Order: sequence, then structure tokens, then C-alpha cells
Amino acid sequence: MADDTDLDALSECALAEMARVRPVLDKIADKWTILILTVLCPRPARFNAIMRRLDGITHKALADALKRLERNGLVTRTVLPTAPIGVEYAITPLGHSLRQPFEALCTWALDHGAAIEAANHEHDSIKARQ
Amino acid sequence: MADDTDLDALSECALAEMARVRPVLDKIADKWTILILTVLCPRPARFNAIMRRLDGITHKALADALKRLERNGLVTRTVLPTAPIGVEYAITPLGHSLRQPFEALCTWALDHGAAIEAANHEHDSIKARQ
DNA sequence: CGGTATCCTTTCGGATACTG
DNA sequence: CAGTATCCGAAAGGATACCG
Repeated sequence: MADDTDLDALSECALAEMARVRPVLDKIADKWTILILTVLCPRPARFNAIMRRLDGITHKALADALKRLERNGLVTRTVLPTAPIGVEYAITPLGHSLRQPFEALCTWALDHGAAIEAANHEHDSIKARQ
Repeated sequence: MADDTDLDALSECALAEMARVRPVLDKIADKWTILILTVLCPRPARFNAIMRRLDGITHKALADALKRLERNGLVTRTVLPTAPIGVEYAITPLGHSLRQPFEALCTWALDHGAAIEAANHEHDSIKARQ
């Protein structure tokens, strides 16, 4: 019973931590956030330049994502004094700091993606046999 | 122009890597996956035990999430020979390996959550002034 | 107890069109 | 070029009820 209490305490602590983590992750984790940051990482880019790089993203999705990124302080938005008007988006230090933990996730995905695929196929074949 | 080519190559490489990473992340990244793994990390648990721990999750959401986790080889499902019937879920080594990269993300969230909050408020107050 | 099926509401994403 | 508004179908999420 003493063991149970200890384990409960640990798990409870982790779950309590999650309560603070979740709202943050909800803000940054959408379909395009990471891809946009990847594009902006080497250098700033303009709206249509980003769109050309991200094959498949729609006008609206990019506009929404950039608005959220700007609001969260991960990118900056600068209107250029050109004609016709131009807008340049650049990654902030805060946005840049996100790349390291995200790369840890990427590494995991690259390392274990095959294992997940294998588990999928095994699971499916077992179900098919039944 | 030579610089541009190099930067393009780097960015192109990162985007190409993303193409392999994305399908994996799509499989594991939903609202409850991480919380469930957190609960199961110290020791296995049964369906309703998990549900009691995760405040707010619905019956259906938990059932769906567990099915996906099992299919991806992140948890195991064991029917207990009890009456009434019981089912125990346990984390696999593969599931356990996911915790390290995820904790990197948690650390980032805990470290920079305040900065994002601040950016939100600053952004809102600027907009309100206009 | 564990799980599925159903229904219903809300959200999301794509397509299109229009403004500065 | 950048951005907004609108419409619409698809998908997600919650509540409920029922089966093994």
C-alpha cells in the first residue's frame, strides 16, 4: 500500500504538471505551425513565398496559422514599404527556441516510425484473422 | 544568390524530413494520448481507473484513444479472468520511449508558457488600442 | 465492467469571391 | 500582394442508450 501511495503521488504530480502544459501545447500544436516555423527558420519570407513552399496549404489556413503564431509571439509581421504592398514574416527567438524540443520529437518519429507501422500491420492482420 | 541556394537546400531538406515525420506524429498526437501514457507510466490500470484519473474525458474518447494506442503498439490490452470482466491496459517499451521526447516538450512549455501568455496579452492590448 | 452504436451539435478545412 | 468574408461538406466531440 505504501508503494501504491508513492506511485499515486508521482502520477498525480505528472498529471498536475500536464494541466499547466496542455494549454501551451494547444496554442502551438496545429497542422501547420511547425511547417511554417521550419520554412521561416533559415530566413524571413513573405506570405505567398511561404504558401509556395508548403504544398497543399490553403490561403485561409495559412492566414489563420500566421495570425495565431503572431499572437503567440512566435513570428513577427512586418509591412514592407513597397508597391504593391508586401508583408514579411520572421521567426522570433521564442519561436526559434521551440525547434530544439520539436527536433527531439522528430528524431523519435524517425527512429520509431517503422515500429509503429509494424505494430499497425500486425494488429490489422490479427484482427483480419478473427 | 549562392546564399539563397544554400538556404533553400537546408530548408528543403527540413521540409522533406517533415514529410516522413508528419504521418507518425499524426498517429500519436491527439488530445488524450499523452495524458493516458502519463497515467499508465507508473503501472497498468483498468478502463474506469484511467477514466477517473483523467478528469473530463468521455467514455467514447477514452475508448477511441485506447484503441488507437493499442493499434500503434504503445499500450497492451489484457482481459482479466475476473467476474465481472476486467480489462487492464499497460504501457509498452515503445510507449515508454515516447516519454523522453515528450518531456522535452513539457519542459519547453513550462519554461516558455509565461512568455506566450505575455505575448498574447501584449498583442491583445495593442489591437484593443486601435 | 468494458465496449459499441447512435444521434446531434460544433468545429474545421477547402473553395470561391471580393477589398485595399 | 495580402487579407477578409462567406458558404458548405466533412470530421470531431459529447451525450445517451444499449449489448456482452
